Amino acid sequence: MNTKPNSSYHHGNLKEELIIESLKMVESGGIASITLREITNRLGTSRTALYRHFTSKEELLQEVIQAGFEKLDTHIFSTLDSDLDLNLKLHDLGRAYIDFAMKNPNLYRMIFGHELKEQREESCDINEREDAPGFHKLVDIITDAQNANILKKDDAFMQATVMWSMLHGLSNLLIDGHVHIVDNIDALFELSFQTLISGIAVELSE
Amino acid sequence: MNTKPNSSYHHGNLKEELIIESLKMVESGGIASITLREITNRLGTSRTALYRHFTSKEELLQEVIQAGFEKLDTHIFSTLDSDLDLNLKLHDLGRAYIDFAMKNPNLYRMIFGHELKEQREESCDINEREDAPGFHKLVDIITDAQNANILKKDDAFMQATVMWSMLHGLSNLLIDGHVHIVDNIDALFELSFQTLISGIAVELSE
DNA sequence: ATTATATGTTAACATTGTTAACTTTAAATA
DNA sequence: TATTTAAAGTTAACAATGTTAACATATAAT
Repeated sequence: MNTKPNSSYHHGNLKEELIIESLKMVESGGIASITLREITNRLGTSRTALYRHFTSKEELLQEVIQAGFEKLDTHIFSTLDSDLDLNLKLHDLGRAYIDFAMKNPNLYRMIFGHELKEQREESCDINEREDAPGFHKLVDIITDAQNANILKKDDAFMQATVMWSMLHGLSNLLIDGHVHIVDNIDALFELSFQTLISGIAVELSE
Repeated sequence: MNTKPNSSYHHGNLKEELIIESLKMVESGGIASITLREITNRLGTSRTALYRHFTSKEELLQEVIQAGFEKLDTHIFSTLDSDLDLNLKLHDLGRAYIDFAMKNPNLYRMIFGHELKEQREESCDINEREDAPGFHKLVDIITDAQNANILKKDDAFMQATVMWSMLHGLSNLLIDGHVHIVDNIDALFELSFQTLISGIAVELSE
């Protein structure tokens, strides 16, 4: 895995390491802490070596964002027990989403941030968007839940958006320090999730 | 309202105009478009005149953010019909919130952004936070709704947070282009709001 | 009328991303 | 194997940005 060859001039796989190092720097110091000087110093190359692999700092950060989305996707779905009740599945998925945001606040801000988003608006087709795969998995689960008569047979895309909206809002409020009940995150998530479910679940005949 | 005096050397009320001009610039070009060069050029002063009124660009932007919060607060609550049914009141309030975000996306991003937030974390008391007054009005309305037996008698602070969370998440998804159903914003908001209400309202005995 | 203070200007600096011209290693080809 | 070519890295310089220090001017105070 260690990639630094013995020879000095050529680095080996500088491109990958630039992305990896950027990911580390985002997490520890936020996106603003990524400067070309600092990152190339850490990797022991000159500042401009970067331009042999990326046309600009912009382009590097775009790839970092893509890696960040993949990390989020992995975190949410890889630990998801596929044998679970669909209701619990949605619950754990939501909880994993919040966990990711709270464990990687700077990365979460970066991948959903707007600063670097203007330049990649060309691929407006939702199927080509980097945040789309995870969303589509959510739509699938919701569709399954509809078919299992757990959720109302409504527009699954809309229901997924409402759920994502709740998760995204809660994540942002938490990591940006707008909610000061850090002791009680569990309770806040449970209330949010139960509120969501009450709205989109089939009415219980109790 | 025009404040430029005839005399040349002293500007008159440069401080206020710096804030006003900054607000304009945020809206038209985002926070990154605010440069000291551009803003002082527009006001016809030298670049460093700013430092007689603010210790740094940072401090100017903090005051812009404060003005932004006041603008948001005004937009949401000033048009609110106080005679309305509490349920409708919450509905209109939520809708006004989304409207503000969509009409002033760059300003919305700025006031809730994290970049400038680290420096003002000293006032962690929620009562002194600039985004707190609006939130407390929301808590009050929710408390009223609880007393009117419209909402469940639960923790009003938590309920308000869940509602804010939904509004904030939806706002961000919309203005950052993550949701591509711009035709259908009305339907998306209604579904979100009904979902929220289903979760925190008292069960109807229908 | 003189002094003091607030406000504004000019010149210079450090930090950032970026480009141009040059160098060195690895790969390709004869 | 020897030579050429392309990939990858370096150095030096630049433009844009926020900031500071030293100086200038207008208003307020005495």
